[in-house]
Amino acid sequence: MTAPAPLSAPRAFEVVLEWVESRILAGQLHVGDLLPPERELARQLGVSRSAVREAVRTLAAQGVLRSSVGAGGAGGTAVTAVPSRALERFLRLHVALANFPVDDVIQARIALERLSARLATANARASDLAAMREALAAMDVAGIDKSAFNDADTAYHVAIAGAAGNRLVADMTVAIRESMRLPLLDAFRNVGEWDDLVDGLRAQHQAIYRAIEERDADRAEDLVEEHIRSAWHRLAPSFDRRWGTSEDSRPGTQI
Amino acid sequence: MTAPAPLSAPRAFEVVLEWVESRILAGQLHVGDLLPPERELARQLGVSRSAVREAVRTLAAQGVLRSSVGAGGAGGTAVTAVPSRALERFLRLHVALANFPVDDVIQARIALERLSARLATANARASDLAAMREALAAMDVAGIDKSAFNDADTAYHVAIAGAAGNRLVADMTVAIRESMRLPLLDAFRNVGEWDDLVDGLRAQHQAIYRAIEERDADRAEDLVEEHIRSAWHRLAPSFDRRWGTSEDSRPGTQI
DNA sequence: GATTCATATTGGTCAGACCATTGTGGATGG
DNA sequence: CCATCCACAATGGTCTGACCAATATGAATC
Repeated sequence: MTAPAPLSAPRAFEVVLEWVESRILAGQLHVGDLLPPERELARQLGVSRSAVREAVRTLAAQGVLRSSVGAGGAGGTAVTAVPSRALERFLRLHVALANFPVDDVIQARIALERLSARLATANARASDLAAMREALAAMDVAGIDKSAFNDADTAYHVAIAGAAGNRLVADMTVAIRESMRLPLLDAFRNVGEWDDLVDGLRAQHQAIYRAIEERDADRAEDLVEEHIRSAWHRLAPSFDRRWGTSEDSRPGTQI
Repeated sequence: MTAPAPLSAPRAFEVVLEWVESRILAGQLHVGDLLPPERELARQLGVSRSAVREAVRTLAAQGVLRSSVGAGGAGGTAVTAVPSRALERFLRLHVALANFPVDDVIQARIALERLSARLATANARASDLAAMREALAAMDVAGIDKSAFNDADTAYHVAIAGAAGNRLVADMTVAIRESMRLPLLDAFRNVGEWDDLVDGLRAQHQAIYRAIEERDADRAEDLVEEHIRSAWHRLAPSFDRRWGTSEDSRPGTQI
């Protein structure tokens, strides 16, 4: 009856996780820094190499570590910074699991893209505007393929998010848009009156661009919201039930 | 010169990842479903058990899988749904890596909590309001400990997010608030005029609660924004530079 | 001095073993 | 017949040790 006995002994890979995380949170590990070799770290922490590898996989899944083989500085496991991929996979999977009803995602997207649009009117540089025009031009091609249009559409929204200059909002926007790329393409394929729809989207995109170019924040954010809402209303009926549209949402959650 | 030769052979654990992900995205795997035992899955896919385990760790890091030992239905690896933990770790690490400047995070938080407040006025149930009142009461204790106040503060904002009924927004809000719990506690400890500050926060919280209770969406979201902004202005000077406050933000990105 | 090649380093993978936890069903005893 | 207990099997967690593949480095060669 000496010690209360630890209720749950930390698992081996969690020891490694803790080692890396605490160093990152304490500012001792920065982007670009190399971790010790797996064998060495395993020896240091008194765990097996498999435990180290599982911890590394966990952090790599968060976009925090990146491993590459080979000797010298190019090889090894390093601290990295690619949050968007990780966020995208995260959203894609949880949306598919109906953890996040599509309606909820659209609502979040509106809030984020409103902010993006507002910030973009303040922060957009010439190069940002050029990227937006490029995406607009790509969508303007007559008789454009649905898939190509979808890609350019994504690129346009991503360009706005990038122009906003807020990395978190930009990454979240990218992740949301990318996580819905396939479902949206699916809806594009099934929707009727494609030509009519695409003309409307083009006009809305152009209007948003003008608002940003003219630095009219209020107009820009309202146009963005209106754009997302109307597109969603148009596409929702063609949206495959597979993607989990509002089954059990609360009464007021509709968009 | 037959095949273009795969530029990068899929790694073993990616085969497993693909196997699980495609089944989730195709709707063949739902929350609660059990995966085959690791040994069995390894055999099926022709990879080693370690490869399976690394893939499982990757998906567990996203909050998509959960493993537990033991025989029967209780043991095994199952599809799960705990996105908030995963999001929280994700944000905490990337904020610490200065991938996401704190100013950016605050801005995103404002956008999300504005939405939460608006939705809460429409969707809050009696039990949600009770949870909010409970957090308010916890913050009202005279001479309250800074750490306890911080916890109750978090609980209050989380309660609003929960009342909104949008799971994605709620999880993002929780993740953002939780990821800043330690830095905020740090700032609390260093800030001067604590009593004055905490009185102001209490009053703002109460005002937000009344707006939600009275179902005044516009007032609620404006009060929330004002609350977060003023708290941040108050705390920013005491914020440890370690947490990466706006070093290289664009000119217009200040809050 | 440039090129080539052996070598060391490092992550990626695998096989096989043992442990700890947990449910199950059969044996045991009332 | 029922309740209790226990051996056993299933499953994830961990470890060891080995080999492969990619990559940088430096020595040997031209």
